[in-house]
Amino acid sequence: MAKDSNVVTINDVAKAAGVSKGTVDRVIHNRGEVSAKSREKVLKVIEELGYKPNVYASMLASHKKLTICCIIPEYADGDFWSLTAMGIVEAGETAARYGVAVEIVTYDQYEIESFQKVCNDVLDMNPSGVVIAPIFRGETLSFAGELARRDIPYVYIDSRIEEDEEYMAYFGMPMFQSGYLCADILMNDTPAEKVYVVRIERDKNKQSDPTGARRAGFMKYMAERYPSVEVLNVFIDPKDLKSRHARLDEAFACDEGRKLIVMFNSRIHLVASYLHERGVADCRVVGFDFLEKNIAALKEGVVKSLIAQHSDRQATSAVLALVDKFILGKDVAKRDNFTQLDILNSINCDYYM
Amino acid sequence: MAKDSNVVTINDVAKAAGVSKGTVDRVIHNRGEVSAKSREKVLKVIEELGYKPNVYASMLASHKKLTICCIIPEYADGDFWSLTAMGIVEAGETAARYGVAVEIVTYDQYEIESFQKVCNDVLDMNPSGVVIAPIFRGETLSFAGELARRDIPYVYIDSRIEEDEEYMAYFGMPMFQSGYLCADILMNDTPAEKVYVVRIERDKNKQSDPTGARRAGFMKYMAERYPSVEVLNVFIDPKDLKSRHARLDEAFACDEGRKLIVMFNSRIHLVASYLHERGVADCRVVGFDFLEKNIAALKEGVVKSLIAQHSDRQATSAVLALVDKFILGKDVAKRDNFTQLDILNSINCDYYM
DNA sequence: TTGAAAGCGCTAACAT
DNA sequence: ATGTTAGCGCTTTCAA
Repeated sequence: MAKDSNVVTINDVAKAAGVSKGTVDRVIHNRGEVSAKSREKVLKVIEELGYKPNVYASMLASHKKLTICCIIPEYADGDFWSLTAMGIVEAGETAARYGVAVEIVTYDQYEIESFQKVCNDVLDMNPSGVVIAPIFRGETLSFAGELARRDIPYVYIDSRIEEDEEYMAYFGMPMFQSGYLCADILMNDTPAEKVYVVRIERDKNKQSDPTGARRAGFMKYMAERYPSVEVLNVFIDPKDLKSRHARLDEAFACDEGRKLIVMFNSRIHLVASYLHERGVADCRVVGFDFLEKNIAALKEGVVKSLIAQHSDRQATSAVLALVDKFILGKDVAKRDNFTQLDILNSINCDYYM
Repeated sequence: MAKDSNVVTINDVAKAAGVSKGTVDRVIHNRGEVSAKSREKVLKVIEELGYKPNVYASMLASHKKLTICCIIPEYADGDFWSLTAMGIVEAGETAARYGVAVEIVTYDQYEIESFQKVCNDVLDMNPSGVVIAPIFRGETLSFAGELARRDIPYVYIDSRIEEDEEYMAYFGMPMFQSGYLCADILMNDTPAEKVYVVRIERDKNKQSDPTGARRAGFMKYMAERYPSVEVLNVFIDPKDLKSRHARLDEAFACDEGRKLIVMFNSRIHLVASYLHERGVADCRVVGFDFLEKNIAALKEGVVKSLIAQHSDRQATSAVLALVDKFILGKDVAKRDNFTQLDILNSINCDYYM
């Protein structure tokens, strides 16, 4: 078969520049050991001929072993981070085609030491790139600093550390806006006296407050449009059913009317199961995230709406951004990437995944 | 460099099966000329060793020239089909990495002859695969038949022809369900006397009725939950502003109350501009699709909600499904793929793209 | 029906 | 500092 006439190869470049393939390869990859003269000549010829390296040949010849480490909180089937993990696995399949290995390492989001350990482990692996879902601000910051020092590109998913300037990209949800939207859906153009914000006890100490921005967005909306509506916080313990129900009983004790309830993390199903058990019918409940239990509550009618994000896609995009950079030398189009805010109800939730 | 220990190559397979590389290659690609005996043995070994062809080597050695043709209706900037086109271009960039060329050809969705011509043109190009957004049932069917005859795989986007059994895959919206959802959003748990369904005049003759299923979903919801609410059809001409406004004036003439209005195609902005011009404030308007003009109306507050679909992603997925098939011999996971139903309002629409 | 062998374009080790 | 060369894993003639 006649080879494609108009495809410029490294050989063509070498010939035109009057040097050998080896030299051309050296200048392409900045491998030094090249005289300024040759270098310039080669560069000029590449430009003139419009030479584009053949990715296939390159990958075939160089047995590069690229690895991307993804650091995310531990997860169980069906919870929030498992979706992220799915997205990583998905991207891993694509990455594998390019000879890039993708690994997931998890840490305990309630134990700062666990995170530190994982960071060290990852550094020992000397990965080509890192994807990180941060929980601990300070620790993440110093880990990121070390990555930058070693020239290992890293991408944030889910949230990012504001002070960091070195990250390659970020894929996440617009948190503030999601809270704002949440309020809009909860209120539904209908008058009310008060709304209940159910929160996790740990939020009270400031160790970490992953949904702070979301709450702020919610409060902004309320202040703007329903300044007279009272916002009541109810703190519950996600791990203790008894105390949880007691707290909720207490909160709703002297409230006879229609109850508006939200929760800013992914645990609205806890409230749903309470309402279900107590047989409370007259309420409007809005929560976040596409978890099995949440969807069940949605279909059952206990939860009216869920605001969701494709955190799987965030993860996929993050990994693939890294792959693109390594394999094709392509930089991300946008550094900060906000995923859409999906509104789910009992009618459209079946088509979400 | 020690070669990667655990990577199975075609040589390993050949050796283990006691045949040559050539034979292995022949069975992999069903190129015939192989005795049943060899064939089976090779297949068994491939299975046992878990052999996966190396895409890079394959692409490098075979100077395949693959082309995918995408047939969609003509489009202008900002209208419905331009989104689809964007998705195709996007996928084209990825496809290019695999040496697959992607082309868009357009037809006039109001001229059946135009479609026929395009089909013939595409057949002349002898593409490796085809993506098609069908409008004309009969013509599409016979075109699809011809593709099948020539063993050219094709993928439907947006909608598909029910009678066709040969298509490789389909990526589109669950139309019926989208109408059902639309009704839910329009009614918003609030009583009403009647709703207005604004339709395009051409729908009246049965040439084509792209949103028929959607309308059916809408009517189902109404029948189920609001049987006493009257559904009024208003037919307008999208190309004639004067008659359009006249029709709407007429329809709303003796209606003093809050008006509920929907439109099942992407043209709700026509209604919005009417309402804007007439200064009609007390209404609830729901429409479909992420067009610039619709978004403008959404932000302005004239339209309350839009139900959208990522038709760009549908197109991207369709093209990539074909690429996967060609390059990796990978079949689509699901033949029929329904994209999610996105609910857009003034708060979350900024984060949609 | 099969095997042998010549590349595809590039990388990297080895010479010079 | 630069040229030479042996592959990478697969496809595709060409012989046998």
